[in-house]
Amino acid sequence: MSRRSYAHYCPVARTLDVIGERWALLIVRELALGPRRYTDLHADLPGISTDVLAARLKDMEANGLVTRRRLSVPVWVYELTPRGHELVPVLAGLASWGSALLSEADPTDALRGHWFAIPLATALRQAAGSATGTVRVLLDEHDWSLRIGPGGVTFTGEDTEPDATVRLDTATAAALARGDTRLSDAVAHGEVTVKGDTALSCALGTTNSVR
Amino acid sequence: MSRRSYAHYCPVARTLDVIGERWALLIVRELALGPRRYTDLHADLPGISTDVLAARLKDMEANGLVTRRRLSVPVWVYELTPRGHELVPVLAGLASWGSALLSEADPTDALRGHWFAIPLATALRQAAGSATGTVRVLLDEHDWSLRIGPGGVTFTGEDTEPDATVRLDTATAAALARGDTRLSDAVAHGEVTVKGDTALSCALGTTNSVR
DNA sequence: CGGCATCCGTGACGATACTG
DNA sequence: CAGTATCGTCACGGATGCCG
Repeated sequence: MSRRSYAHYCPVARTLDVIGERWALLIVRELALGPRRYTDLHADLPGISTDVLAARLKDMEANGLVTRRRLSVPVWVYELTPRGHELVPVLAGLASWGSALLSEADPTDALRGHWFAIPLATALRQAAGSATGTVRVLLDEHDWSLRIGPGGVTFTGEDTEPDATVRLDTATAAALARGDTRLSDAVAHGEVTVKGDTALSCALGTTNSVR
Repeated sequence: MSRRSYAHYCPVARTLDVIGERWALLIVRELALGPRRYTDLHADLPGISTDVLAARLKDMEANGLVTRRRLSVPVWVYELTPRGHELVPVLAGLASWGSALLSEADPTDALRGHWFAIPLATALRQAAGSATGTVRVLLDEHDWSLRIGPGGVTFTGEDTEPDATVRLDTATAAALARGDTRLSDAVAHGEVTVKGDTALSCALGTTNSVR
């Protein structure tokens, strides 16, 4: 908890005591796709200072959101705990609300493809309908994997052969996040390419309107 | 937007640019139930300083989250715009995540009954099943009204006779928010009283397990 | 070189006093 | 009642240094 707590007996205020400080939720965003090293976090959180990143990670570890794990002898990674992972739906809600703000693109803005992983997961979840399975996303030079289940979406490692592979660029991802484009329309226009021969890839790759 | 923007082309970061500053989301919490005066806001946001409250309201007005309206000649009220109201589901997500943190009750914590309106609405929505209608909530000395629709819950004024009236205390509300108690069990134990003779009041007042 | 800790300038915040 | 003014404090951002 922040040293400066709201001291309100209120579930919203309690949450903000834990993840309301600057950068905290963006660190969750970075870790949502899987474990990351300190340097990777620093590289993908442009603008954060080194001490604030270190302090946040310590706070979040103390609050049970993050664990520090040793990958090899010199390599430590940070990853979300299950409790921390439960914040991903919250991020999805924030992303959904904020997608409308993406129209104003500032040339000074930083940009990483995986920042669209969460809103893209929401769009893929809708487009999949009742189909389930794993999806590999290729967005510009970034890539990640996710599993579409009946209840929701989880990000996975890239261990297995995906049921569907989706390739797109950042502009298309932003349009999908904003809801300006439906996935089916983007596929029809060739802005999104779906590969695979499973029920899931068919569901994502057809022009059927899902909602 | 805060003068200190993240400058990330990312829907989450864009949202935090707008509502990530201290107190902003708690102001939304206060306005979720309806229009409020400056003094009321200040009274129900213990710990906020007058200048920060004024500054946030100005920012939120500039960002289209809040409007200032003249009720009578000397009385101004602040209320959420439709865009601001779209943040209520986000608050519900934050409240759901943070309900587990309410077990640690600090005696120095401030407390207002209506701080449980959002998690309580979530619980009522689940308990209602397919029933719809208006509910009047009486929590200690606080009270408010909400409409349970098929898609979600909205807070309303107290204009009409409610389909159901629900009376409970803060401790019960906290238990319901945490998920420690189901509404049906709380009704069975007499911790929640449901009045009315509609389908909705029956759905809320029976001991049927809904999930 | 990755992973921080230290120092310092700036801005956001909190408390109180004051004003139309 | 509804804020504005003032000021001390703290969090943040940037740069640099230390240490394995």
